[in-house]
Amino acid sequence: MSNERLTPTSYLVLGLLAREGPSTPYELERHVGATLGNFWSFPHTLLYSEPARLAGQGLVTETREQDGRRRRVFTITEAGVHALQAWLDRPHAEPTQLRDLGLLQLFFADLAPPAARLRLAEQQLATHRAKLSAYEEDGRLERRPEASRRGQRTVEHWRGETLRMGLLYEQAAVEFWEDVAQKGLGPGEPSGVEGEAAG
Amino acid sequence: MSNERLTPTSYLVLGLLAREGPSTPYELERHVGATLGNFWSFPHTLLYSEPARLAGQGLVTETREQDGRRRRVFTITEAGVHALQAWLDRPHAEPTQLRDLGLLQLFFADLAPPAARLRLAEQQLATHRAKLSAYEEDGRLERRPEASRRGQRTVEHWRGETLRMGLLYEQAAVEFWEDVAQKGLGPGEPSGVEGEAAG
DNA sequence: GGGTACATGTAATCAGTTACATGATTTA
DNA sequence: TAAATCATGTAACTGATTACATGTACCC
Repeated sequence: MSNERLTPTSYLVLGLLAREGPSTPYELERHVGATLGNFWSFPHTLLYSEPARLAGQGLVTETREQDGRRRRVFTITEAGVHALQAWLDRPHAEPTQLRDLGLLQLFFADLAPPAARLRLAEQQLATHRAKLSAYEEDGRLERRPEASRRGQRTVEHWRGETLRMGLLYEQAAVEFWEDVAQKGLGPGEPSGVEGEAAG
Repeated sequence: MSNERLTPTSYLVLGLLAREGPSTPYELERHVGATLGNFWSFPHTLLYSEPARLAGQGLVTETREQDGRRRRVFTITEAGVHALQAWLDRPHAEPTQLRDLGLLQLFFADLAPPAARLRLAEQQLATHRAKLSAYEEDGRLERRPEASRRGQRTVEHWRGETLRMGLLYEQAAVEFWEDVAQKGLGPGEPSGVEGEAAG
């Protein structure tokens, strides 16, 4: 068993099962959606297929409810716990992937007419502002005093820290796009696309 | 021809071909590596396969050098230019994907022993600091005065803007991890992984 | 009791990644 | 001229996405 390649998704599932106990794919989905899903999307079908794959490697076990819904419940195994801990122990240095269609369009802004640039900046600004508000709202709701006992580093603590980086990114993005919009999107290169086309 | 699904990679290729003119996959790779590749990795084989796919849709044409290397040279077509412009004109609101293994590990920091947390923070701090330095160095090198004529929004201008968002992210990340390290990684939940394992 | 949103899943496809391989230049 | 690095590519695989589909609970 084991030792196929494990992906970030694998560790996400293993980690959640280790921390939250036996879960259905739907529960995983809810949990992810409320946390990491804020900046790292995991389509719901992934949370069905990934546990199944891990089961094939003996890192989790699958059981099925007997009643109506017959939901699939996954439980982490000893082997799964070990794989998870080995990973948590291993430092790595892969750079962050920052995938943003808006930035890609900005990169090619010289190929777009000024009107499109303006729309881009406004759209991005609106999107990032909305996201920022959502983070702030979220943070306000869950600041339960007893969760942060002095010195103790609880689950909620790390959850909060992780989300804070998402919030910091959105803050930076808002400032960035404000700056882009303000510094002007005015006339630049001749409006059309160059690069003598063939065909 | 055309009208299969176009991905971000497609638009990257189309945009580069439109702006830089006919290019080989290797030239695309160099260009990407020096710009977007800083925060959005595109494995080099993608820059071989993607133009080929676009050729199948009539958005680019492929020619082959006759001499020794017989390199593949891709040129954007009229249809390709139109597809690109239509995309640049289209606003969209997909949220940024921020994929960072360090954040994933931080999310599960309560499952790791304090020593591992410490290593995590140090590793991340080193990585982000290095990346930040690279951005700053890069920015210093290319600040050629004539590139930024007043009011004109040149290719270099947008390139610079795009990279600036990458830099802002790294700045935020450095501050974030400094804060994580400083606020303490000390004792929290009982060290081991819980979540009663089965199997 | 019909609509709507929530919940749960399967299956096919394909974009992206990994693995592999070799030719051309430069440098020691 | 050997080694190292740069340059160029093919092919296989698979994780992630898309499309599809249906059951269950709640609300009007």
